[in-house]
Amino acid sequence: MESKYNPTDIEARWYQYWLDNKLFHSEVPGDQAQGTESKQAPYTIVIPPPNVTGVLHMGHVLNETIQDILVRRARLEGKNACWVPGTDHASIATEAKVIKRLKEQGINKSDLTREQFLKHAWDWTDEHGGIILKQLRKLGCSCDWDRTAFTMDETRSKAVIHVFCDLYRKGLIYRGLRMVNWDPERQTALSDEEVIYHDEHSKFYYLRYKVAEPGVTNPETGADYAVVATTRPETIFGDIAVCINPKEEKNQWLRGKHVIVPGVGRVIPIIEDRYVEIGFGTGCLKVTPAHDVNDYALGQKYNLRTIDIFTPDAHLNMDTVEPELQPNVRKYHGMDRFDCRKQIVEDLRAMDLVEKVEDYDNKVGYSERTNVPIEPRLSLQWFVRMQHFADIALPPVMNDDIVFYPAKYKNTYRNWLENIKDWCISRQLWWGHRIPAWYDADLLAQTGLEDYPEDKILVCEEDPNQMVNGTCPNGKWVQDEGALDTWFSSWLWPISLFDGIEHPDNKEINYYYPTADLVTGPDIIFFWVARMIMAGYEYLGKMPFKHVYFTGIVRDKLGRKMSKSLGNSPDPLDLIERYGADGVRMGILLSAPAGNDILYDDSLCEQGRNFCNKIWNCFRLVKGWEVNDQMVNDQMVNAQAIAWFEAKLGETEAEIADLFSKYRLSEALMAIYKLYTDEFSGWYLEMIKPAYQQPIDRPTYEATLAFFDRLLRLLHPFMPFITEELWQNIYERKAGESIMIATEHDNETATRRQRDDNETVLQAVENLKEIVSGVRNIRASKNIPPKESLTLCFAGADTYAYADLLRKLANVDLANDCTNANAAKFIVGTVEYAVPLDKFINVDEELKKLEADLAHQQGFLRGVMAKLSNERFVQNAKPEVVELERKKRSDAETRIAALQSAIQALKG
RNA sequence: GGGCGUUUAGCUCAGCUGGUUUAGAGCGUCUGCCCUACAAGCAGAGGGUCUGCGGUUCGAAUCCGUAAACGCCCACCA
Repeated sequence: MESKYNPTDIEARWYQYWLDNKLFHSEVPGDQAQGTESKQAPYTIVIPPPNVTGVLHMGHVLNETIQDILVRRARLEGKNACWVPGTDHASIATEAKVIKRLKEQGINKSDLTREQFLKHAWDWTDEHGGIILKQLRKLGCSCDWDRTAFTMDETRSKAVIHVFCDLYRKGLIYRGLRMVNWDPERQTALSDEEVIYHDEHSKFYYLRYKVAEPGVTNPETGADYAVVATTRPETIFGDIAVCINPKEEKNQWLRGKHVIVPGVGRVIPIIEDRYVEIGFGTGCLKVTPAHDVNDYALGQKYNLRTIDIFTPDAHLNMDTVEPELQPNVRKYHGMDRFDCRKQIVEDLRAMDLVEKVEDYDNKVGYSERTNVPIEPRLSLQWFVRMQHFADIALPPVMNDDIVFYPAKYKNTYRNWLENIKDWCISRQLWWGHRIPAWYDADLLAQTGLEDYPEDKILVCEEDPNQMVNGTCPNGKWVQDEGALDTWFSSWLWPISLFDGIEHPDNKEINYYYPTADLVTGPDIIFFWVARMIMAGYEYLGKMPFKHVYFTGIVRDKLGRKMSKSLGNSPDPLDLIERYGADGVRMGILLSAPAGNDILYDDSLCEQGRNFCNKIWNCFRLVKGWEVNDQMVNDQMVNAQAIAWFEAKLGETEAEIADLFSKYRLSEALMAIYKLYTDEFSGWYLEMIKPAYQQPIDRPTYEATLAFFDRLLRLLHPFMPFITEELWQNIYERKAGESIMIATEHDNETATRRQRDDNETVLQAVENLKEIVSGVRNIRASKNIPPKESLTLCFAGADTYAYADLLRKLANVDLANDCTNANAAKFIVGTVEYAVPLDKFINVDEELKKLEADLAHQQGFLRGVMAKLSNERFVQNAKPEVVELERKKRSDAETRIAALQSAIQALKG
């Protein structure tokens, strides 16, 4: 065996072995297992489906590693673990990629029919789709690949269409003309959740709106105009009124008047509404109902017309402006909205219609996907009524039927549900599930889409033109052009993966649902988590999962989000190549407590790799020993070591179980890490290690292999590859055996029974370790090599239970009394230990050390005495606390006395 | 503008309902070691008035109040 662990071949080999032996595969227990007690408990996780054309990034590594740990742990606990993988069609993101590729080939989307475009999209999906799933295998993910699903495959698509029709019939889906968030780049509506607001330094433009009535002037300034402040001067072409607050003193002179939109010439009325905030800006608000949500509301209230001045890609469309005003505005036709903003301000300035321009900080909404400023736009869209869903989804989280880790996200969740708005689910895209709504072709031709009567819309699962005895009164039906929001399929994921929408009582859904844990980022708590809970209760009357583990965001070590543009995101496959999958898994997990952002640094993977190497070498050491069946010497030492490590291992196993139950995975891994490096490797193996080229006795060897077996199983969920490799080599294994399913917990009950004994053993060995450290400390400070034997004197040395271990570990002889005054001394517990060192001792140094220790002890004693001499403490504190303080006092007094006599002796 | 969270060693974090020998871990730092399992290692050491202030209590990193800094989420002041 090499002295360094080399992961590459080993990982590939075992992953293939696991696949060959179908160890990731899960099935509903067969009918032969009818008896309830033989029915294996399920443990289910559904993967948050990555974008079908995506590639693995560090966020995935974190997320999928956590899921794999949970799944592998459950499998080792004997559960029927099922981790369902799949991908998401990600309509807007994928469509953008396809369009970009077509463009590179010189093809415009607008030149293609829907069918042609979809052909290209499917080609792309088949070509690049699932790359990310292949990458997950490199990480060691134990997904049941036989179940791989896609949000647009047949089962999932049917579920989506079914749910749309069902909700429409229940009155929970409606079509309406609303102000929506419009993405001018992709030319589609977005939901509120897909808009991200950024702070911006922009300008506040104060524009002059001349009063139409001649002779009317501002009584204070004499000006014949009203001043309107706006951040968006390019929208003045759509101005339809100016609104003032009826209570605002300074604008009273404008009541009932009209003003002229600057540079446009439209005469518009002054209207009055309390919505306008007194004291903000000039108190005059321009009302542009087609391009602002609030203005739209005002427009509705006062029955104002809307003038939509933008094309779908947010260029100026002057055709909508009145014919008589065309000469004034024609030059802006076809301009980009931001170019127009500059131009109109310049032009108005030239006409002396700009009062002033101020700096102004505001928030601008951007499209999450295309990163262009969204445009509020009036359009006909489909919506889900959300109040009903909020009502069914709030209670289970608030009363912890579904538990969030960390719990703080309960607040976020509640806040959103209590202020829920309807969900815009239609998108003007082709890649996605097409909305199953049909319009009568003849009627549509007469009315147009906007005025098409609501009650003549046909919503049904199948194409009405194909139906044999369809409900179509006559002629042809035309399908709605829109597709559905991707999340409208994602919210069904835990159900549709088991075909639970169309067949809600099937064997699989009944067995696997509700799933156990959901692992995801808090950024999609509204997009996905909340909506899955809604769908779960609506369609199965049950929660979709019992626990939600929110991961943090992976950042670089400077705390910056990882992004392509910063180039600070390492390629996970490259990391796996350099550190091994196990090393990367450990690296990403180490400082990732639930909900905390993780500051990623390569050095963490390095620590993971080093740990692998450590384990590898422990194994090398043990397997390198020659075993002697006749040997019985060293029994005392080894028996004590085994008893101690047995206790230590049992203690840590319990600790790990507790940490898992709290989803504190990084702490669990750290506990295992310390168990291996400190306790097992640093102490246990040193205790039992035979002298150079000496054999080891059979019982000790077997006990050590058994420990190794348990240690590997404990670590396996975190580091699957190296643990499988070593586990396979501890003993002869049969074909098809694997650590993945090594569920036996041999010594656990025995360990539990002896808990009290264990406590004694653990404490005794901790004491032993401190004595050994004391001696090593003296060696280090005096430059005495470990090979040189020393004498250690302390009271009761001749009856000390761990004398042999102490001799072996510290390389010392023991004596009861120290006759040599020149000795280095230290205290463990209340016992004084002395190492005679006449040729090395430096009296001044020793004195200094002892006096520092004495001062510390005396300070400590003062603190204890302060408490004990306080009557109120003795009266009020719990008796055991007082008792403890008394013990502290007597211990401290003993130590002080010992130190003082040691100092005396040195000075002596 | 609301709401939530964080602030403990150089870095990243534990420390749950106040009392466990006057605060712990990993990494990093410093010192000494290539001692045949491992230098991707071993042994040892140093390092914190627990963000400030005030309060409750016999006792506060821990509970309450307050200030500051940072972070996140939500919200239609043009």
